[in-house]
Amino acid sequence: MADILQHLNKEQRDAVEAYEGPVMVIAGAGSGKTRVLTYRVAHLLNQGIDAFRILALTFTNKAAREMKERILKLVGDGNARNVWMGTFHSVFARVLRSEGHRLGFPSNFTIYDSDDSKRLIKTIIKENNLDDKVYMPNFVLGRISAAKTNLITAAEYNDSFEIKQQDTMSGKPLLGKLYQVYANRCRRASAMDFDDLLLFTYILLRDYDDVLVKYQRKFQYVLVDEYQDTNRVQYMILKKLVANDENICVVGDDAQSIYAFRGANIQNILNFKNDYPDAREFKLEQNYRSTKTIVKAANSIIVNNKDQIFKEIWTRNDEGDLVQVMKAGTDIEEGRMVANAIFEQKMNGQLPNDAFAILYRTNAQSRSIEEALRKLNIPYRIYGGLSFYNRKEIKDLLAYFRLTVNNKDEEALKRVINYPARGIGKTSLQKIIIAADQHNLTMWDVICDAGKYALQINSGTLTRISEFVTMIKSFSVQLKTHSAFDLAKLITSSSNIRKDLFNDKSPEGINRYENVEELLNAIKDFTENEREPDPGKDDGGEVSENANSIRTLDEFMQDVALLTDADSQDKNSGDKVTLMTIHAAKGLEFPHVFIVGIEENLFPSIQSLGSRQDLEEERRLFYVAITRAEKKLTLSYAETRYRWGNTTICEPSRFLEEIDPKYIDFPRKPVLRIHSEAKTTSAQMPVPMAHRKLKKIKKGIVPPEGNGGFENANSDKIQPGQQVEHSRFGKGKVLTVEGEGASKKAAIFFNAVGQKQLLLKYAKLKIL
DNA sequence: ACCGTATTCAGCGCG
DNA sequence: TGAATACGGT
Repeated sequence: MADILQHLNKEQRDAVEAYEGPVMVIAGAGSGKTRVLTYRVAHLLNQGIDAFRILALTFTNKAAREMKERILKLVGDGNARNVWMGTFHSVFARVLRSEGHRLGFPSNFTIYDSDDSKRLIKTIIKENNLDDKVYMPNFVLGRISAAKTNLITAAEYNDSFEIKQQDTMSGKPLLGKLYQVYANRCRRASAMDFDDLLLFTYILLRDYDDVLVKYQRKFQYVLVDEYQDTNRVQYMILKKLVANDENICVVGDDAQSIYAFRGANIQNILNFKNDYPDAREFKLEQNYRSTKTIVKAANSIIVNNKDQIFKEIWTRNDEGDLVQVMKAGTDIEEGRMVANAIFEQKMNGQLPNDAFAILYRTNAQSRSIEEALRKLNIPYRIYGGLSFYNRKEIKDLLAYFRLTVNNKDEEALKRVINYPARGIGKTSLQKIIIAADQHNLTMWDVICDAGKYALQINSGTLTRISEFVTMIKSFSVQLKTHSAFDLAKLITSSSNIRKDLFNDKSPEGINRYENVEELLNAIKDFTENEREPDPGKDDGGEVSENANSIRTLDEFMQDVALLTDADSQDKNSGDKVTLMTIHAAKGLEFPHVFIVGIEENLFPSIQSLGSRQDLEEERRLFYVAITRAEKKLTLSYAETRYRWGNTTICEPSRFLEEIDPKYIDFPRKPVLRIHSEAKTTSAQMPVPMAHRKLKKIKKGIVPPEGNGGFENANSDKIQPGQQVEHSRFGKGKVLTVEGEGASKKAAIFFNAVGQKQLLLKYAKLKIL
C-alpha cells in the first residue's frame, strides 16, 4: 500500500507527501497534475484520515468522476467513495440544501440555469419598460454575475455610491434596481442561479458560526484542482473553510488560465504565497505527454507573457516531428487540407480516428471542417453543441418536474403552463404575473386561487388554469410516495407531452420523442441504482435516514441542474475525430492535434487586442491548444475566411511568429495537398480571383497590406548587423541569418522586447 | 392563438 | 450566412 508513491517522480512525490498545511502545486501542462491529486487523496486515506473529512473540488463533474474512479482503483476498498468530490457548485449546492433554511431557502430550492436567468432578466427589463438595447439582457446578467462573484449583494450594490456613479455614467443607472428585482424574484421562486450557489455559501460561512465550525470540521483536508480558474467568491469560500488547519492543497497552472473573461482571477494563484505565508510550493515541470518539439514550441510561445510564475517545462520524450504549418487560400480549403492531412496520417500511421483532434477558437469555424470531413467519410464528433439537457423537449419535461418539486418555480411555471397548448395564452399569463407582483405572491399562489384576484380572465380559461393546478398538485403529492421513474412516467403522460411529441412524425419530432424516452431511461437508472452515501448528513454519515426507501424525483432533480453534456456524451463515443473549441479541450490530450484558423483577429480574437491582459489570455489559450498534442501538431491558417456572411482577408496570427521557427515545418503549397480533390471540385480555380477582387473591396476595413514599408518581400536583403524595424516589436538589430528560401530566419535583438527568432517569410521588417 | 416574415446579431462557456 | 427572436397579419 505504501509503495503507491513509487509511481511518482520526485516532485510529484514531494507534493503528495506534504499533506499537512497549505500547499501549492504548479503543474505544467502534461506534468501529471491529476496524478498528483489522485495520489494525494489516496495517500491521505492511507495515512488513516477519514474519507468523510476530505474535500476535493474539481472544475467539472466529469473530472470529479474520473478522479474518484482512479482513487478507487488505487486504494482498493470502497472507502474512497466517501470522499466529497465534485465541483464547487455541486458540493455547495448540497450544503445549501441542508443549511439554506437559515437564509430563507427551503431544501427543495430550484437551481436556475443560465437560460432561466436570461428569461427572467428579460422579463424584468420589459416590465420596467426599459430599452433592451440599452439594458441588453446579457450585459445586465454579466453585471449581476460579476457582482455576485465579487461578493456584492443587491443591497450592497445599491448602497455603493461608486457603483451607482459608474452605472450612471455608462448610461445605465437602473442596473442596481434590476439586480435587486432579479434577486427578489429568485427568492420569491425559491430559486438560486449558479452564482448564488457560491455567494450564499459564502454568506452562510461568514454569518453563521455554527455552520462555519461544522464545515471546517467536516472538511479537514481540502484539495482544489484548476486553481487558476477559480474566482473571488470561490477563493473566499476556501479561505473560510480552511482558516483553522490550513490543510489546503491547490493545483493549477497559471499558464493555462483561460477563464478570466468570466471572472476567474489569476491573482488567486499568483498570490497564494501571500495568503498562506507557510505555504510550500512544488513545481511539476517534467512533461510526460508531448514530444520535445511540441514542449519547446509551447515554451517559446508562453515566454511572451509578462504575468507568469517562472517555470521551464521539459520532457524526456522523443524529439518528434516538427510542428507543421499549413496555409490555405480560404476556410473551405483549410478544411480540405486538414481532412486530407488526417486521411494521410491515418493511412501512414495506421491510426484510429480518435487519435485526432481539431481545435478551433470559435464554434463557427467547425462548419467548413465538418464538410471536408464528411466528403472524405471521416467520422467525427463535435463537442459543445447543444447538450442533451439543453434541448427544448428535455427542458420542457424537466420544467414539469421542477414545478412538481417546487411549485414556486416561476420560470418552470411560465414554460409549461401552456405547453402542450391548453389555452392559457400570453394575455392570461400577463394578468397572472401582474397580480402576483401586486400582491407580492408567487404566480403559483395566484393561480391556486385564481378567482380571488379579480384577474379578469374569462371563465373558460379560469377552468383550464384550475385544471392545470390540480394536475401539478396531484404530481406533487406523489413525490414522496412514488419512485422518480414512476412519477416521471406519469407526468410525461398526464401532461400530454408524450402525446404531443408522439403526434409529430417529422424526423425531428421522432428524435425529440426519443430524447424524452432517453431521459426517462436515465431516471430509471437513477431509481434503480443505489444512492451514493451522503456525506452531507452529520459526521459519519454512513446511514442516511432514508437509506432503504425509494429514490424520488426531487432527489433526481437535485443533481440534474448541475449536470452537463459531459455526462451523456462519453458513452456513445466510438472511433471518431474530435472537433471542439480550445476551451473545451482543456485537460484533454490527443496524439495528433490540428489547430485551425491561426489568424489575426480570430486568434488572437479581435476583442482581445485592446489590452495586454486579454491578449495574454489569448496566448495562454494558444499554449493550452498546443500542449494538448502528444505526437504531432499541425497549425493552419487561411488567407480569406467567410465570416458573418462576408469574405474577409486574413493575416497569419502573430502567435505563428512567436513560435521559435526551428520547431516549424513551413507551409506546404496548397497545390500539393488538394490534388486528390481536383476532380470533385472546381473551388480551387476561383479562389485566387475571388481573393484578389475582395482585397480591393475590403481595403478600408482590413489592415493595409503594404503596412508602411513593412514588407516581407525583402527577406533576401536582410543581413546580420543591419538595423531593422518590425511592425510590432519596433527597432532592433539583426544578429544572425540562417536557412534558405521559405525557411530563412533571423535572430534579431529588439530594443523593446529582447531577442526574437523571426521567420522572414512572415516577419514584416523594414530595413533602416 | 398561431404562423410566416423581418430583423438582428455574431467570442470562448464551467455549473 | 443562419439562428433566434420580434413583430404583424389572419
